[in-house]
Amino acid sequence: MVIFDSVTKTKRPFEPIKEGEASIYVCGPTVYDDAHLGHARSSLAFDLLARTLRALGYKVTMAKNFTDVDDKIIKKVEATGKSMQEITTYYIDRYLDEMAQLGVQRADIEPKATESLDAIEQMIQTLIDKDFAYVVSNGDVYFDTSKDPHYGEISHKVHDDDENQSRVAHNSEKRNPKDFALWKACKGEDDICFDAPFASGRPGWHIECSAMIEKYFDGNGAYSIDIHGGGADLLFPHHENEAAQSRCATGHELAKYWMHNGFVQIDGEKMSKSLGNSFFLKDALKVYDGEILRYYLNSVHYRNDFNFNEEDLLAAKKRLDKLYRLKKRLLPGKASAVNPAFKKALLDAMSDDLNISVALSVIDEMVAASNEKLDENPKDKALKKESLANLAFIDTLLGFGGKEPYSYFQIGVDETLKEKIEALIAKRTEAKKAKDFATADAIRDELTQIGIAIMDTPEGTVWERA
RNA sequence: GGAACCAUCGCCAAGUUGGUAAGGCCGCAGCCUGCAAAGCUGCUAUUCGCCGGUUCGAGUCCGGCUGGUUCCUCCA
Repeated sequence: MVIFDSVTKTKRPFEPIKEGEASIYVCGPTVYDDAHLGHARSSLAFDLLARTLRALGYKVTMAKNFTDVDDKIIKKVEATGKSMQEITTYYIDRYLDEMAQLGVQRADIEPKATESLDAIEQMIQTLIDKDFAYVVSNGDVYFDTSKDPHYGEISHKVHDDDENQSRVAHNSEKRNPKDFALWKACKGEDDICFDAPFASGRPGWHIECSAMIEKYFDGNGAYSIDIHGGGADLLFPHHENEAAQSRCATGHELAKYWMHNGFVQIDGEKMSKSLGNSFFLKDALKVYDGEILRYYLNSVHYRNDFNFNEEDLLAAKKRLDKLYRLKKRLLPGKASAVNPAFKKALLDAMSDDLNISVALSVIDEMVAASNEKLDENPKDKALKKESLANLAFIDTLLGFGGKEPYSYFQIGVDETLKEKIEALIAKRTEAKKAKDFATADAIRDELTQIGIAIMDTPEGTVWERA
């Protein structure tokens, strides 16, 4: 396995800190709103990472956090009158449900900031004791970036360019412009606060990840975890700050590899609330099946920016359709063993920093080859069994193609419509038998009108939702 | 203002150590079909934003330019 490490900006062989194991921590969402396509992409990218490492034989422990205390959540509390917990559990449930629809496997550990306050306070206290952090008059605790000689090495941001930072309003008691809050002191009666030795208040955003990693992972003395992941926008300042805190608190580096996924754009424009083109996952899921979205969003390498548009999504769907059409030809039947060359080609592709494009081309070629052989010999049992096994392997490694093909092609068709379709097909078959092709074609047109495509096969007429 | 990344067929998109352009969508021709659809076969970039340089040889390395994106502020 080779991984592109964002810090060294090179592909590096994956050599885990513990033999045969892989520890991954991915920055999850702040749960104050519905997940958008960007969350989906990040989730999908690291799902692919975990699946690939598992397929390679590593014992993977994946953690993905929920930031469930934060300024934005508090604003939502003020705006809605609901409790913070009501809001966060609602969005966490929705997030998990939507990601499940995309076929994202659950993380092994899903820590929440509010459930990790002990670890957070402990790390802040350590940083204060070691003089890497300081408390200002109102009780806020800041990390002193000037005390960490390695600060800036993660994101390669130049130190002390404070001339350009002057636009950013900051607490005048900060010692350095880039110092950041570890703990935000309670602002008043209505504020959401937790007790802590330094001051009643709540954790800053960056500290929670560092603290939770220390809480859940042992590390090997040189690193706490193998891989730290997240969106490209998190590299600075979030991950820089995480790395600094952890380094200063524990005396060793946080992660051996850093991975960052690219952005999702909508029709070439940055997706953002201010532009009004924010694309919520829930809206996409109303129109497209989760599996198709998964295939589409994963069809571009995770580090590239992703330009979401309907035309490309349809092209992706057609590609997936072909896989399921092969599966239709294969069933009913049992799977035997995966073709070794196919398995190797797929794993080799994914082992190269998750080269999904090559992996998908390997699949397309396998599908075409299987179809060709089936055209030559439709009764080739051994081939059918092997192809079925190949599809099962694809499902395990990449998370698509696992459905029963008829259910895939008939998504969104209810029972009454189904009966109507079956009846029309029966009528058409009669007409065809009687050589009444005019009637047969009229029935086919009628089906086309309601969005149903039919195909005559040696085993009879089958239909799909177009 | 500072920094980084990207630029390959009509569209999407691979292309680690430089060695002579994967795959998909679309399109065209053929096989199959009553006709279609599906499936299969063949064809579709002498060329990789532009200009220089290094080299026997560059999409791949170096410099410059142009275009796009991102980060520097909460953000996947």
